[in-house]
Formats: sequence, structure tokens, C-alpha cells
Amino acid sequence: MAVTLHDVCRETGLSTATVSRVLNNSPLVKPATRDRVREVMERLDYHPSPAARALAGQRTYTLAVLSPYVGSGFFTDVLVGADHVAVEQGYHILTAFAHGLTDEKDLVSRFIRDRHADAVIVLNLDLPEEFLAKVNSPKTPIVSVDTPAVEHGVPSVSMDNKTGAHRLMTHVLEHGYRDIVLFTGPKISYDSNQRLAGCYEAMRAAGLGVVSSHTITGEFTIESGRELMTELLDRGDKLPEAIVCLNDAMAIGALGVMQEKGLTAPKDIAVTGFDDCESASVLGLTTVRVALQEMGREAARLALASLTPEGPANNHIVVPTELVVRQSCGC
Amino acid sequence: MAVTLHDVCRETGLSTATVSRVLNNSPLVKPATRDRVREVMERLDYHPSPAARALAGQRTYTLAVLSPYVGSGFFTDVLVGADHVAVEQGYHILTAFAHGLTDEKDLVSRFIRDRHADAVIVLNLDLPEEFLAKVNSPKTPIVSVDTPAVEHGVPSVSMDNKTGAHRLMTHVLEHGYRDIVLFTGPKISYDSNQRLAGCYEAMRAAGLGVVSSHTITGEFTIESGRELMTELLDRGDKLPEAIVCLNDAMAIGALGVMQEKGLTAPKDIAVTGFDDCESASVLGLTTVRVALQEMGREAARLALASLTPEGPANNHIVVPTELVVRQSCGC
DNA sequence: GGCAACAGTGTAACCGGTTACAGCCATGTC
DNA sequence: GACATGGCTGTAACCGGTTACACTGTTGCC
Repeated sequence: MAVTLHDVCRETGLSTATVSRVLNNSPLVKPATRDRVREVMERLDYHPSPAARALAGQRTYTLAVLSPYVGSGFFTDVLVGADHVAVEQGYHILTAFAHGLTDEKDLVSRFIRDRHADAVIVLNLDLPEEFLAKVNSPKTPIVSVDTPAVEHGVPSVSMDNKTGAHRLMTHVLEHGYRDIVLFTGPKISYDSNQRLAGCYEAMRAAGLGVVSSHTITGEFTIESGRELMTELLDRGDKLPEAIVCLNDAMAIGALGVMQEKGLTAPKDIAVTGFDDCESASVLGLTTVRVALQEMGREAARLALASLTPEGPANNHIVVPTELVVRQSCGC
Repeated sequence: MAVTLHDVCRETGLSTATVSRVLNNSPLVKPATRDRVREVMERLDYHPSPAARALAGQRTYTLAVLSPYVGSGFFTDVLVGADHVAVEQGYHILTAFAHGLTDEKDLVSRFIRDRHADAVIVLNLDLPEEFLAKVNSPKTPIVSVDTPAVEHGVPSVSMDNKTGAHRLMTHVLEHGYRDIVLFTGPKISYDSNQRLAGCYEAMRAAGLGVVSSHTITGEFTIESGRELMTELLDRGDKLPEAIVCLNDAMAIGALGVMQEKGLTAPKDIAVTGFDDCESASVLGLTTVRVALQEMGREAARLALASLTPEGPANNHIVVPTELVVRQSCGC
């Protein structure tokens, strides 16, 4: 079969212990010996068996990334970011999806008890914090991405929704728009609430009162954006000057309806989004960009740090957001 | 630690061999015994260690999906499809990207020799067929997605570019358009060539000669679509009636330039794409949809079948494509 | 009744590493 | 010179399964 550690032992005349130590960069080995072993490994083209290491060492050098099947954008970018960091540290990434059949909680529990991975990164699975806290342990730490879980001490990575929304709203206000309608996501959505708070804050900072009737609740989907927009236009009231959608999907839906009715942004109504999804640049949508790859990287760092005895320096990471100005608002 | 096979042995009074056989659904075990073992496993909440199985059994029950970092669309959908099939058969998915640092060939070679996975699925990595053929082996089979590698006997999954392009062009012609310009991808791109062939075939079937000056070569990117379109408009010639882009990105670029110049599709020029990417529906782009998840599923099936002694029934799978009619052409 | 054949189970080696513990030698110290 | 010390290496148990081979008890058949 393949070259094994024993072959290296035979070739060097050393014991498995010493060779294994070289493999794990143990400081106990005399430098001269280390170099000799390395040289032989190279010559024999030796590569340790992940399975054997996993069994004997009780660590798989693998990180699991669990996610619901959400379109594509979010997931891929976070994954790529996580992969980057993982590879740097000799780790690999195992992915799994909660699609229909598999319950999300089950998926997480199973991955933990089956010891497939050393740590688990969960992507906006919307799991209750209590659950995450329960399954989290130093042996198989969990990192929550998108939904912060600070209260229960579960490491998490989230984005700076508030600042992003604040900047966005400030931008809208700077264009002189005052009659503004907000399309928000579900009331239970963490992201939606944070973004809303950021918007309100900016409005107050500009000396504007918040008129609740101007905040309309929907879903974070294109379809919902269409519905809210249709309803708004059908009311026959005076059109608002601007519509601030708390995610891109809603904004895209709204723009679609406008186009069908012969309205354009920003001429008739200015429109903004949040996320900077793939289509946003195509549509010229002013929005807020989230550094998704960065979130993935931070998640992997947190996960790997949680495996060290010291643990992560900081249990909760907030990734910055950035205003992206395009044509759909002012300009 | 966790419950092990030995605990099950102690509890049932059976040997490791028998219990292991139950685990692997061996027909050698008496049904009554099997049921008793299953019951005890359930009661003890026993779950076998993947690491131990991998080491002893020489199979990891893992499929690797290797990909370059290509935007998001393609990758995620194929991955989700593969995951679906993998999970059904008790497999897991390991992902890795060839980003900058890592050479694509290296990535593939490494995954194979390190025995991280039982089989490897490579996603449009544009690797030479010879290379794939060389590293492919019954021990760790490779499946190529997107780029067919039939000639060298490497299992592969590709899409039915030709039929899709044929239908698309037929649709364009049915709208009465005759003065048509084709924007193609790189001359070495397999997809581009197949799609082009499909278009030509449809034109000939309609009794039209192919005028090569009407076929313009570019890249499969938005930027390239912009460039070709700008150049075309700047020429000041009579505008073509329709522009058939051999992928969505080019079409999006072309539409962008048109919009800036005050032209709309299909009023001034009809435009079509290929791929049905996320933005296509948003833009109302007539295009061809590729069942990406289906490609992922087929890839996983091929990979798993290659692990059986019989091998896959069919070494090369072609996934169907579907014309998606939207507003950008005729209507 | 004797024997072959087969179904079902057990024994034990093995997969390829990790690591606790023991051992050895050279050096430093009194 | 005796002994403690520390740096380096070796021995062997162990991680948790798989599987070749041996073994036992039945059944079928002449």
C-alpha cells in the first residue's frame, strides 16, 4: 500500500515515537534528527494517513460547515473564507445542508456526536441560542455565523448591521429625501431588527421623528418586495420619495414592480437594498456590502481558537459593512 | 468516552465480528441476532467512529468536491445536488477550493494521495483530460463535472449545450429575427463551442447560411459583454435585430451598455443569454436553464457507482437544458 | 450412521498513527 | 566520584473498528 510511518522508521532506524513527534512538530526532537527524518519523509514521499491520525489523536483536522439551503450567495462566500483559514492551518472543510428531510437541530447534533469534525460552524440556521449553548462544548466547539449568541457564551460572527444601516439612511437623507418608506424583514429576524435600529438612529440624528406607519413588515424575499410595492402603489396615495428595503431581495422585487408600472429609480422613487448580492450591481442598486468571506474567515479562526487550551481571545466578532453607492438612490 | 463497539459486544455477549457485521448489513448474521444487536445499539445510543471505520475499512465514506473559486452560482447548486445523493448513501462531502495559492492539479493530486475521500468530483477546473486520466483509478475514482472527458474513460457529467442552444436559436428565429449577432466565449471553451454548434445547426435547419462575421469572440464575463456591445454600437452600422450571447454574463454586460445608451430589449435589439443565473430572472433575460443540482446529483451517483465492483452503468451523463422565455427577446 | 455442506459466530491480526511512561547518556554540582 | 538533572529516544498500549480464517452445530443425503 502507501508509504507508512513504519517505513520511515525502518529507513531512519528510529522509533515510531520519534518519527511521530517530528510529524507533530514536537520540540522534544533533536534538530539534527528532525531534519534527517524530514529528509527521508520527502524522499519516500510519505504522507500520514488522516484516518489513522484521527483515530489515534482524536482530532480530525476537519471543520464542519452546516447550512440550510439558502440560494447561493451567502453560503459560498462564507465557505470560501472559512476554507482559506482552514487550509492555512492544515484543516479541511466538511459541508452539509439542512434540506427538507434533515432537521437542522438533528444535523448539528449528529455532526457533533459522530465526531466527523473537530468544530462546527453553523450558518444562519436560526437555531435557538439555548440549543447552541447546550450542544457547545470545548471538545467540539460551535461557532454561529450571522446570528450572534453572545448571551450564552457561544462564539459567533455577525455583521455590523447597525452601522451599515446608519450610513445608508444618512446617505438617503443627504439626498434630501424625507418622505421615506421602510420595507423590513420578519419581526423575529435579528438582521432586520438591527438594520431597522440603525435606520431609526440615523433619522433621529437628522432630527427626524420616526413615523411608524412608514415602516412596513414583509419577508426577506423578492416576492415579498413585489407584494409590498404593489400594495403601496395601489393605495393611490402620494408616492414616497424613497423606499429603503432592509435587504436586496425586497429591493429587487420592488424595482421589478416599478419597472412594470413605468416608474424608474431614482427618478420617480429612490430605492435602496442591503447585502450587495450578485444582482445588485447589475441593477445599479445602492446597498450595503457585507464582507462575507471575512465572516467565513473569522468563523474559522474562532473555531480553531476554540480548540486551543486558551480559547479565542474574543468570543464575538462583528464584521464591518460598507455603503455601496449606485444609481438607484439620488446620484 | 463515547460508546464503542465493544460496549455493544459486552451488552449483547457477542463478538466484535458479529456486531461489526450488523453495522455493515452483512447477510451472514442471523436475523434474530441482528435485531437484538440493533436494539442494544439503539438503547446505548451507539454510533460508530468514522475515524476507526476509515482506518480499518480503508474507506472514508466521504466524497471530495474540488472547485476553483468561481462566483457563487454554479458551485453551490452542484454541491447541494451532490450532497443530496451523498447523504442518501451515508456519505459526506468534503470541499476544497483552488484559490490563487493552490495549483489546481496539486489540489487534485493531494486529495487523491492523502486518502481524504473515497472519490473526487472536480468542478470545471479545466484540467487536461490526460491529467485526469492519469490520476483516475478504481481506488479513488474521479468524476469531472462540466468538462466531459469521455475519450480517456474518466467519468463525467456535462450539460446538453447543443440542444439548449438549438432551441434558443430556434426561438429567436421564430420571432422573425434574421440579422443576428452571436457573442461567444473563448475559442477553447468546450461549453462555448458546443453552444455555438447548436446555434449554427438551428440556423441551417431554418435554411439560413451562417455568416461568420456575425460571430464575435469574447470572454464569458460581464465586462467582455460590455466591450463587445460598445464596439458594436460604436461601429455605427445598422443595429442587428438580435444578439445571442452564449452565456448570461455577456448578456448582462450587453444589456447594461444598451441601457446606458437608451436602448431597450427587445424593442431596439433582442438579447438572449445562457445559464439562467440568478440575475437573469431579475433582468427578464431569455436564456437556457441548466439543471445544476441535477449535475451534482449525477456526479455523486457516478462517483459512488465507480466505487462498486461493477462500476457505473454509463460513464458519461448529459444533463438536459431548458429554454426559459422571458421578455428580452420577442414576447 | 457417517459425512459433506452450510449457516452462524468467534478469534485475533491488522489498519497507521499517538502518547504515557520508562530508559539512557551526558552534563553539572558538591 | 556519586548523584541529581535534563535532553533525547524507545517500548508498548491504545484509538475503534474490519475481516481472513477457524470453528461449531444443523441439516441433508446416501
